[in-house]
Amino acid sequence: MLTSDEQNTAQRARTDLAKDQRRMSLLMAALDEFFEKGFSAARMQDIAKRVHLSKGTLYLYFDSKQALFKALIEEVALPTLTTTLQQSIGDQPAPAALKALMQNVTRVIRHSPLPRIVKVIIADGKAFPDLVSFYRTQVLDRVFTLIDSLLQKGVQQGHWYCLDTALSARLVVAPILFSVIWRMVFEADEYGLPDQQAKLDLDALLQLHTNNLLLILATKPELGSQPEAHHV
Amino acid sequence: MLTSDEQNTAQRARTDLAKDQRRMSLLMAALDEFFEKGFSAARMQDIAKRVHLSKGTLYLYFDSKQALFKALIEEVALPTLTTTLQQSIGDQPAPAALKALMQNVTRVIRHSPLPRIVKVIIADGKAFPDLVSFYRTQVLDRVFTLIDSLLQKGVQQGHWYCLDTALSARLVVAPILFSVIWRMVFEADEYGLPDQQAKLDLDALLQLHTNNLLLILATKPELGSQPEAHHV
DNA sequence: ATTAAATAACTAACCGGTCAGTTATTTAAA
DNA sequence: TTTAAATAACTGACCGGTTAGTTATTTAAT
Repeated sequence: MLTSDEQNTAQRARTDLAKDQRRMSLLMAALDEFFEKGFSAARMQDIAKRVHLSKGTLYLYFDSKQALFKALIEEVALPTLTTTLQQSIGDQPAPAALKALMQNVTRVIRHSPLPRIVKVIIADGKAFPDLVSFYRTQVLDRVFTLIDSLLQKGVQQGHWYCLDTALSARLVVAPILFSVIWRMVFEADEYGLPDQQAKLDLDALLQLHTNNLLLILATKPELGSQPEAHHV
Repeated sequence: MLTSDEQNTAQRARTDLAKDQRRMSLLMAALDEFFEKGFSAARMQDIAKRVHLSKGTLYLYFDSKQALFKALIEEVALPTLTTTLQQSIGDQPAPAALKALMQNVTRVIRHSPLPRIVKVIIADGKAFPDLVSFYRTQVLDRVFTLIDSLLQKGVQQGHWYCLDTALSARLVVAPILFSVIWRMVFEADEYGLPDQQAKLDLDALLQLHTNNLLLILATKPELGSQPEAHHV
């Protein structure tokens, strides 16, 4: 009467590999639920159901709901970023490296779990101040440092002018965050495309951003050129 | 034995004015709680407690928790934005208008409830798709339209070059959203300033952003100047 | 004294976490 | 090769705490 699909106990994960895979699948299920409902409203039972397991089994792999949140940052966000950063350090000239970086970014935005994790951290980070600190130092600061170095390299190579590379790195990142937020808030409404109006052309936006950056960086700043006084 | 502060039933709001004020104070309390804990984890009792009222009284002013969320957008976010936009349409020349707009923005970021509402919408909007739509059309689209118009005006006045004003409007907004998110996530940890490292210099960032924009817009684009092919 | 604003006790539903029991899988002995 | 004992992955009913929403009662204000 029961086919293997319908039976009410799942196939077991016996080997260490199978357990690691199961743990990871539960983590991705948790990410989906946290992303859709928020940490507090997400139900442990629903997370387990997503991978056809019971709530009890979920507790064999994670001690608590909080442990899921922590593992998401330490075991998904951090490794994903590390991989991405490694792919983004070549020894090309700085302008080419910037373009390549932006190409990488669009891929990460479209195909990695990082944007959803970013949304979850923004949404529910207040309940986990230690993890937010960890995320800032181990994820964000490494991104800023990479871009800062790239800008400095461009200046040293004589391609660019940049008076404040640390601040400029923030401006490099800003449209990336904008795109991420926009997609996560307005475009990720489970599989009916949202409003037609709400669509954001990711490629065009980041292309324009990149061109703008290259233009700004290539321009020698005229010191004291602002007509108004400013307080720096 | 009881001073008027300590008595266990609050002063009554009898006039329409007093009721409106009480309603608004409850809304701001709800915003504080939603911002700190998220919609789901925020407790109705805590919202009421913030303004020294009981949960029952809160239900005299709002039908449900969801009604609080809705009212936040319709009765706080929308009016705040409308006021801000009205202050931002002068008939100065476009470059001056852009600078003035950015000045307004820093004030709104620092002193209005909008940044906290933005965070709440990002965090919990998925539970209120209709309100998110409303917010996008009635708040965001009006911001984009204003900037778009400003850019077009600058082009018409001969100050600027801009091939895609709609897309560029997004890039004008991006660092503003970046600042808002950064402050809401990393700097708003109730009254112990957070990590010293986490501090973002809002004025410097938006100043640099504004200067970059003015430079880009003042530069005549060389058509077909990109060495690589691109798909626009 | 009358009115209605405010209260607090109450209800019912929900959910994180637990654990006694079930069963798929392995493995040692026949 | 067969078998059944041992193992541990998995299950889901249950418990206790929590909280949105309701209502009977109290009380401030006129």
